[in-house]
Amino acid sequence: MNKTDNQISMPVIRRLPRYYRCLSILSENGVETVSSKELSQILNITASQVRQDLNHFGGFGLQGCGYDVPHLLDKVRELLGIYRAKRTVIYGIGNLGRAVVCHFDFIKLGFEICGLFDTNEKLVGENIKDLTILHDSTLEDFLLQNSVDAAILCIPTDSAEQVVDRLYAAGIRCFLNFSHYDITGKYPDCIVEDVHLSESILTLGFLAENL
Amino acid sequence: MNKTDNQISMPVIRRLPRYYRCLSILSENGVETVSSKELSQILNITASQVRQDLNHFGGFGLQGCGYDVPHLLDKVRELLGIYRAKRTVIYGIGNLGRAVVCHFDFIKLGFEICGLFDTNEKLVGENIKDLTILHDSTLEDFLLQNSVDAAILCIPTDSAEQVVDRLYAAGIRCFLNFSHYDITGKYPDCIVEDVHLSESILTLGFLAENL
DNA sequence: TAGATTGTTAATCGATTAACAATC
DNA sequence: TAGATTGTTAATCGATTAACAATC
Repeated sequence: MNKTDNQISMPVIRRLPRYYRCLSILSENGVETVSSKELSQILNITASQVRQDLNHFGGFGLQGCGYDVPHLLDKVRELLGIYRAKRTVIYGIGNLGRAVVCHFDFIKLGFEICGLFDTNEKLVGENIKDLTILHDSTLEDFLLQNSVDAAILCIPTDSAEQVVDRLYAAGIRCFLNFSHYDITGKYPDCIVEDVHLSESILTLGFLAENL
Repeated sequence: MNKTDNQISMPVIRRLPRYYRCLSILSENGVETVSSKELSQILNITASQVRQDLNHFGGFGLQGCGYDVPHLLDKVRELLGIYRAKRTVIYGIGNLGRAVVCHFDFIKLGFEICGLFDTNEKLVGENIKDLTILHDSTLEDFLLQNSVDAAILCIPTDSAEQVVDRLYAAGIRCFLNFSHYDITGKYPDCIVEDVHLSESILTLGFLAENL
């Protein structure tokens, strides 16, 4: 469907969110047009790279003038799938899950949280952001009765495997994974984004000690 | 001091936490020795890369036998600075800050949380994990009376600049930054690890739409 | 000694940067 | 037309992989 489909590399994909943020701000400030040079200065990359990146998605610059901000923003939103909210459950409403639910404006990120699940009976029934925490045991029912596209796992690594098994069995193939469980290892057909916060902390430790 | 000091590249550094995790588990299971091939299979990288990586830190493999797990683990811990707990304040005890405080065993990661700060009067005095939330206005005093090595910022991008200014003025040069404020842009001598969770979510969105 | 596996050099691969012709 | 800036090809750079001699 897109030029993008196959050949676009991960480094480019991982810069897309940054373009999105930057263009959103420019757009909010009423900026109509931006050059690759200006973008490159804001993002701390080279102008060459900006042009290379944007060309992956079909050239919508105008020689001599730069890029049309609203148009480019719309294209980037389209690429990121922001216009198609993916219905998403969050599994595990401990401190981390709670922070995730509360901290993001998911709609602006292309997701819509539609269910919260936990095994802890004490949490069940509590409301967070107009959603009620449901019990683990009702997960399969819920997934059967609602069309759900993705899951966010805010659980320890140990319990991840069995939860993933159940979500996979119910048809979920898209995961944001805060645990260290290797989802793709067992289910190669899943799309997984791992968030390993402890690795960021350890990396900072290394840099602090060795730099 | 180390072979590492200058020349070691970021891709290698970012794999170190994964070696650490992997070796910790092997060590807990009483494994004495591991080959580059075995490590490579666990970590889903090539054996060549494992050997290249480990050699950056001074060869402690034994030809024909592999690597001594406890010894290698000790070396990796040393590199990551896990034996020298960095005294750290967390600024911003909203949902995210709270999750960060509670979710990690910081000592195992080479950090020690010694202060929690927030501007919200209602939170001040509350205890989390044997620490009391202190008011923003006491930040400078605290930093003067305690030796603090690092700060974790769990605040919105808008308020980050002024907080960083104050922390920098008090001598802090090491940051884990959950906001989108560009610390290094203003203070190039700081060591910063950015965690942009929204970028992970957006990336997942892209992959879900385009793969 | 023979087998295994490291340390290290060389080859490959891919991403970034530079350059410049095309064109608004 | 002249100036600016893109689109795109070619050059560079760096990271990963392969290969193999060294050696336990």
